[in-house]
This record gives sequence, structure tokens and C-alpha cells, in this order.
Amino acid sequence: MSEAPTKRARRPSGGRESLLETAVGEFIARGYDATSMEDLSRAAGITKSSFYHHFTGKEALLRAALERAVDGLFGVLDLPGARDGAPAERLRTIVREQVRVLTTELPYVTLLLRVRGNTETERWALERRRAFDAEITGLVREAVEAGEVQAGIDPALAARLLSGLVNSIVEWYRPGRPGTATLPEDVVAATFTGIVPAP
Amino acid sequence: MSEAPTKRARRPSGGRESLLETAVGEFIARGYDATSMEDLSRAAGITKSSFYHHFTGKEALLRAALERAVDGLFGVLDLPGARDGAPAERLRTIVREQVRVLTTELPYVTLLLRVRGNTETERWALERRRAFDAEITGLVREAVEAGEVQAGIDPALAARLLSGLVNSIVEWYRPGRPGTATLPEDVVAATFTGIVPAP
DNA sequence: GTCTATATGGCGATAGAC
DNA sequence: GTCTATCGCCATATAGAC
Repeated sequence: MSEAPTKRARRPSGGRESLLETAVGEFIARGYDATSMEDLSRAAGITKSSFYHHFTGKEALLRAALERAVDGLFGVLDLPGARDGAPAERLRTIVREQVRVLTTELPYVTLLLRVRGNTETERWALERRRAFDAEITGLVREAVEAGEVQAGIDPALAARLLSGLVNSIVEWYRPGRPGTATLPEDVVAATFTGIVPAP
Repeated sequence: MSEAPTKRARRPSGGRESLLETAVGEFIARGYDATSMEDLSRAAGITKSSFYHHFTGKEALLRAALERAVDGLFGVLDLPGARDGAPAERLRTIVREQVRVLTTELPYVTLLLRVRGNTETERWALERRRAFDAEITGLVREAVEAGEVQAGIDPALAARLLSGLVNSIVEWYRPGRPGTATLPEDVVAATFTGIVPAP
């Protein structure tokens, strides 16, 4: 190499990806609005100004994080097992894979599920969530109409309760926790046969 | 009356209770941290200063709201049907009545479920929530040990999924919605026989 | 019980040196 | 790519008149 070495940076932050990861962790711990750029900088070990060198602002960080979560969720709907086959079976696949995405992309999905709609970015995220939920509702309805599941309760209500149950996992799941491997199938079981089924 | 009429207030705010109700609505719409005292004042139709005459500050408002939610939830555990009888039957009662409290005290419980733990008040609320959840977990465990429900999944996991399903109702329920009357029993059914049970 | 006016501090964001 | 220094704004909260 004929180039002279560039001046050594004082505290390398590890690039955009690493900063995003740190920021998302702070957003989750304190809430997006309650987290200041000062908080983020301190957690990343650099100054506010340096942080602004990597992201144009606080909302850009949120946007990047939410896009990752949305991509993960919609990726589930594109899986073969989610597109082909009987409605009830597709539903099984989606629930199982949604749990998997939720645990592997935990911080990003957690952030997505807490968005309130204060900014354009947040409203975009809410719209994407609604679109995802609408897919689930449609699928539950199909399963009921095909007679594959009992029509005891309204399909729209069933879809809401299902999403609520699955999404609530972000409130307590932590990586490496015992039972992680069986969690997706346990959630499928709870969905189709009950959380505390009679013997 | 011999007293002279007091000077007419320019814009009567309707007292503490009414202001609290307004504030909680704003907190839910925008999030607690994103809501300013200016926002609250505007929504109530008075100035910031006037608001401070009724509540010592923003956190006092939060405290009052969270206390109401916590009182409602723990009131469920004190009901006769929640204290006496077989574990599975007590669980049924609690789920049904928790749904009822959740819908009647909707804004207050919604706020409780969104608390992050940034202030002393919020940490107190989180501690109360944990105590409530511990009661549910214990009850599920009793029901499993008594053989009243299937021991397919871990009781602790079942309790978490159950709480998640029930609590998620605040995300979509609105007063007067069709199906309100049957909601508590529908949730009980979903809990014990599945959200989308096989025929 | 309401108001106007203001104190005080932290916020997101930028300028410019190294 | 990092830093120090600072801008302009809006936040919570208070003082004191009516």
C-alpha cells in the first residue's frame, strides 16, 4: 500500500449497524421519546456530534430500525408454507414463523410494536402493521369458511387475540432463555388447542 | 345566602377528575413522554398554570391514573369467585373479570400497560403489575398440579401467553363496539379451548 | 380558579477545528 | 470520524395579579 495511514479516530463507534443496535436498545429501555441523542451517544461511547455524522437525526434511526422489523414480518408471509396449502395449515406456518422472527429480530420488532404514530415514520410503521394484521384476519376468515377451524367466535376477534398473544412475547422473551427451541410450536399449540386446555 | 357571589372563573375546567380523564386520553394518544403540559392544557381548555393548580405536575397525573388502573386489577383478585373454588374455575373468573375491568377502565389500564419504568411512579406501577402476574402464574400452576388443565406447556409460559392475550385487548377495544357483551366469555373460551380450535 | 409573564434547563441539531 | 462549543427552541414549573 502506498497510501499513508489516515489519522486514527479516537473512539471508533463500529459503524452504522453497531450504532443502530445500540440506539434500539436504548429506545426499548426508556421509550423512544424519553431517549435523548445525548443518551444514545453516551451508550455508544461517542459524542452527539459524532452520532449525527452517521445518522441525520433521531428519526432516521427509528426509521432504519422499523424497516428492519417490517421486512422481517412480511418475510414470513412470503414463505412457501404461508402462501400455499389449506388456510389452517398456512396459519400454523405463519404463527410459528412469526414467533421465530419475533425472537431473532427481538429489539426491532419490539420497537415496531410500541410505535404510537407521532411522526410520519411512525405512521408509516402503523400502516404496515395494519396491512400485516389484515392478512392474518383474512386467513382466519378463510379457515373458518373452509370449516377447518371452529367458528365459535368472530374471525376478526380471533385474529386480534391471536396477534395479541403472539406479539406479547416481546414483553418477556430474552435470547437464550430455556424453552426457546420449543416456543414456536408451543405458541401454535396454545393457539389451536388452548392456553390452558381441559384434560 | 348572604354571601356575595365569587368572581366567575373564565373557563371552568370541571375539577380534578375531569382533568385527569382528559390528560389520560392525551397520554394514550401520543405517549406519556411525548405529551407536554401545554398539550394537556390545550385539550382541557385552560392554561398550563391553571393545570398546575390542580396537579403538582405531570407525574402526579400519571400516578393518579396508574393507581386507578392498579386498584381495578387487584379488585378482580378479591372477588369471591377468584378466591374460592377449584383453581381452573378461579382462573375462569379472573380472566372474565379482568376483561371486564380492562374494558370499563380502558384508558387507565391502557396507560398502565405502557409504562416503561423511567420514574419512581412508573417503577411502582411495574412492580404492581409483576405482583398481579405472579398471582396468575401461581394459579395456573395450581390448576396444572390439580390435573384440571393439560400440562402440555410450562405453566409459567401459559400464564405469560394468557396475560398477553388478555392485555392485548386494550390495543383495539373501543367502548360500544359490537360484541362487547360477549367479549369476556369469548376470551375465556379462547383461553381454554383455543383461539382457532380444530372442529 | 384562572390568567400573563418568566425562570431555568435540556432538547435536537449545526459549525468548524483536528 | 471524532471532538468542543453553541444555537434556537420548547419543556416543566413558578410568581403573582385578578
